[in-house]
Amino acid sequence: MHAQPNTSKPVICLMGATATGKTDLAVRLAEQLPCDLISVDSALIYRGMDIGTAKPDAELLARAPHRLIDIKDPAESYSAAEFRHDVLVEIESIHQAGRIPLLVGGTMLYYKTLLEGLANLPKADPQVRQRLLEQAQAQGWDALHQQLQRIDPVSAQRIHPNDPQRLQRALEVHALTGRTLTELWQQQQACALPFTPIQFTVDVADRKLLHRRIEQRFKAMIEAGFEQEVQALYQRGDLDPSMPSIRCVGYRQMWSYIEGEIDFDTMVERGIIATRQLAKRQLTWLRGWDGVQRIDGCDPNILSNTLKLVDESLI
RNA sequence: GCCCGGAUAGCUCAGUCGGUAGAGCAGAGGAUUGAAAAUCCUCGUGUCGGCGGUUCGAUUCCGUCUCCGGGCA
Repeated sequence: MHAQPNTSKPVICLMGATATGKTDLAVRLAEQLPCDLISVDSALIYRGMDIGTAKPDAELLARAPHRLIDIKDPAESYSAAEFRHDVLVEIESIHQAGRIPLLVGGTMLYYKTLLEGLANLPKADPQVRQRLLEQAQAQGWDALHQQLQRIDPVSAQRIHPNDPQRLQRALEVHALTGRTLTELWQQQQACALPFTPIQFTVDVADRKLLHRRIEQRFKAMIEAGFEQEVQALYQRGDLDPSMPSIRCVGYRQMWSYIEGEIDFDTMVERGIIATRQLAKRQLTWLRGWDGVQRIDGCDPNILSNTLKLVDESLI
């Protein structure tokens, strides 16, 4: 009764595609408002992955500390479910301190799980995944899709036979629980949000301009020593391209260059392409996003514009 | 200057034994429930380099010109 969270407490969410200037805006907002920052980014969680993830540098972090940055080693994996747990803890603690959480980042699935919740599903099980992977290598993913078709036709209908990740997950859930994904999703409770989200997206309306920014930023990363950063990860010897960390945009391509699979120019080109494609997927999420207010990322008055919108939303 | 290759989608190229053409990549749109910076789905009309000739019909064959490689001078 007494520890009931106040549902009216605000949480500001600053979303947007990569290279739109979210981080810069967030830091400036944090200097003007009683806000503490939480990163919503599946790559910034990794220690030692700074340049290629465009992680705010020491100077920016000193001005505005971010939570949920540098919480994992690159050999580890993380998940949307873990994020949901962690972010709720951080939000609560910031609210307890009488301040406003300011979430900033571009991992849209993380925002979605925070705002809409998750079904009660088992976490990833490396052994089951390994077993399914071996089965796929022996019989082909088609065989696994047919298996899913027998167990859970509704999911099989939804999951394309060429989508190994989701196929594997659906079968994993069944192997671990004896229940189908379809059943478990149906049991999902609509949970009341323990806060009031105030959502913004930073837009760069001109796609050409966004592409130019992405290219410039990737080249700046190279200048800043990105190759050495990945080289250091490579030298560890315990990382490989099947891991989420090394699959990150830019890291995957640099890894491939270090391995000698592609030349330098190809690495740069493909790194830029991968970043553009990431931005496009983020924009697809954002296009149909409910309840989001748009901020023009190219407006010189972006800070005061945003402060005004925040002000109006807090009333 | 001569000889040989090329010239086809934004890029790299395939192809049409003469009936106006298709892959990969890029790009665009979409999906997204414990890997999500991941994983996957859908979308390909372009003077087939220019001009002439042969032909019912030429991107395809022939001639010529231009440009780009490579070789010989």
